Amino acid sequence: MELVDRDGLTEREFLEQYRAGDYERPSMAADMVIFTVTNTEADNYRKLPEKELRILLIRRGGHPFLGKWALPGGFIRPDENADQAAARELSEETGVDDVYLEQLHTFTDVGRDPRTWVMSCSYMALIDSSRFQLKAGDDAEDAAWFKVSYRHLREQKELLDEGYVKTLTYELKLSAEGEELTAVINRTVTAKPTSKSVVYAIMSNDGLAFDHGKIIASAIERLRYQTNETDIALHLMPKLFTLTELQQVYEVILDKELLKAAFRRKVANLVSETDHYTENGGHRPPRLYRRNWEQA
Amino acid sequence: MELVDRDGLTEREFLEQYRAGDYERPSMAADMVIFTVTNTEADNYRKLPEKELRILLIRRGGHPFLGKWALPGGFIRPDENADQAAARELSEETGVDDVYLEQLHTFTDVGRDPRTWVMSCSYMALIDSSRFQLKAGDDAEDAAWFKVSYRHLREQKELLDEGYVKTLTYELKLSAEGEELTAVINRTVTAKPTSKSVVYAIMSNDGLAFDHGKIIASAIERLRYQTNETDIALHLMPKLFTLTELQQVYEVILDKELLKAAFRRKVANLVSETDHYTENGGHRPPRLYRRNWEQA
DNA sequence: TCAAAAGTGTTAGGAATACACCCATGG
DNA sequence: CCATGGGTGTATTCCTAACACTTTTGA
Repeated sequence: MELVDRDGLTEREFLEQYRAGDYERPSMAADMVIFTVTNTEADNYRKLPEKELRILLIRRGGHPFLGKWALPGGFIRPDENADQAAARELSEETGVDDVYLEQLHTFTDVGRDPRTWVMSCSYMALIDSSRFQLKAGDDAEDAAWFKVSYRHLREQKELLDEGYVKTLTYELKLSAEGEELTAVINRTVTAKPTSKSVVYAIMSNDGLAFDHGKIIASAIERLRYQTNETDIALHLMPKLFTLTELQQVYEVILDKELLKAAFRRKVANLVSETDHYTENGGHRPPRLYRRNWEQA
Repeated sequence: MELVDRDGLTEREFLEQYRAGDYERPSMAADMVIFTVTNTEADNYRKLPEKELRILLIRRGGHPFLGKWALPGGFIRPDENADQAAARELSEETGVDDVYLEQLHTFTDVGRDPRTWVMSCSYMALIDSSRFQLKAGDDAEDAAWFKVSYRHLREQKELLDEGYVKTLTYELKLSAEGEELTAVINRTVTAKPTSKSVVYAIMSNDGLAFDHGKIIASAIERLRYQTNETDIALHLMPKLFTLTELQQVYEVILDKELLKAAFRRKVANLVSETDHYTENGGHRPPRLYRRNWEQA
């Protein structure tokens, strides 16, 4: 027995006659914060290179925000979902497929794009830097990998009658050759007896397009959180790596020094030792490790 | 000095002449999993009522999925963001404002709505059941609060050459007066050397519309996670409550019995004692607590 | 008096923290 | 030999799981 609606139509008949209304619809973009970790060269015998956390930005060649830097991304097409759109954009920008991708948050504020109604479904991606060439801008467009610094500046908490308002202020600094972008971002938590909300606000912004400062901030917070709680940071490592390299990656993500012994115990279950070593010269050669798939 | 683009336009001039292209755009809905906790009546002297976790569903009155049950929600309007749309829908459905709302995930699979291209930005909401009338369907539409059961059925893990595939199978049961909906949902984690992805799939589904089984499953997982890690469950409590009631709420969310002493220590910082007590009859009267705003 | 629930103390084990120490290398 | 980094052991602190126990009430 087939159900019919109040017009006497079956579902099949309904779908055949269905025409989408012409009310206004938003454009949906998938924008990505692509993280990688690179080495600084600083090899004067007995000094190891340091690590830097970097993200890919693209200089806008047209209005709006002409000349400002924006996250890579693009509109989702009708024949793909958001994950596929993100993977496609990532492949187009960097030439790399099969990458760790995680959906973060969907940004929908009115007026976030001055042209028209555009929402952004944001993603973070993690790539081992050995998988691509650092010069991403092989076509005309101007792309660069910016070193990331995201630091807590101050905290302000106000107790209300019932509830509180807590504002954390962060400074986001992005730097590449000759370019230095700075933004100050507030993360405000408002708690009341029945509700609780978290709002990001851009207090100042020098050089970033749209609301991408918010997206980058939330991506960094997510990356830090996941690094502490999961094995996600291993996606930034090549097949074989030393534990000191892994620790440096953790440190540059978390912007915090870690104790060696404790770190090694923490990641012990995430990696397996191999029989290979590197020669670094001047020190005891470190053992190489790989990911361990048995656990978790 | 004003920047001009390759057509010689300033940003202001560009925006004035800008016309949105007529490529296809998706509709964007905000759909909500609204949780509350209710008491069963079972007061035969010396027995306290038990708690049940419930969500609001609405029976579809038209195609597609005529007669099936769907999450409350609606399309986002051009003059509001997704949070505001969710709050507006929530107020329309339940009459309650100022509620805990959290954005979850944006579902974008092709074909998830058979009519047209529709994405869903999903939210979870937590309401103390004393704040609304249980009969939400005061207008024509058919709404009901369904008791939630979400149980782990089995786990399957396959080790690959490099990586693994882990599938967790869950049974989602929703029950209201005379209605019993069941869905089986797989959560598959695929880990490879360079990537990792989590995919939800509906294996069977009896009575739920669209992909709402996935949305409900991810909301329950988020609620459980947040209950363990934060004070979020307090949004389900009235102003004054006993610690046993709070523990019952935790237990019904987590589907797990907790030890009293450990629970009390865990929530000690989240609540403050008051000088009020309830009389339950037959037992020692429990002290009433309220939220503590000093902490966290 | 007693069943049912409120509420507290005590112990054991595991994880993170902090520090101290030894090992290996090549210039 | 020694600076530099690789690598390990141990004591301390903290959190939580587990269990045992006491208190209070109204029929």
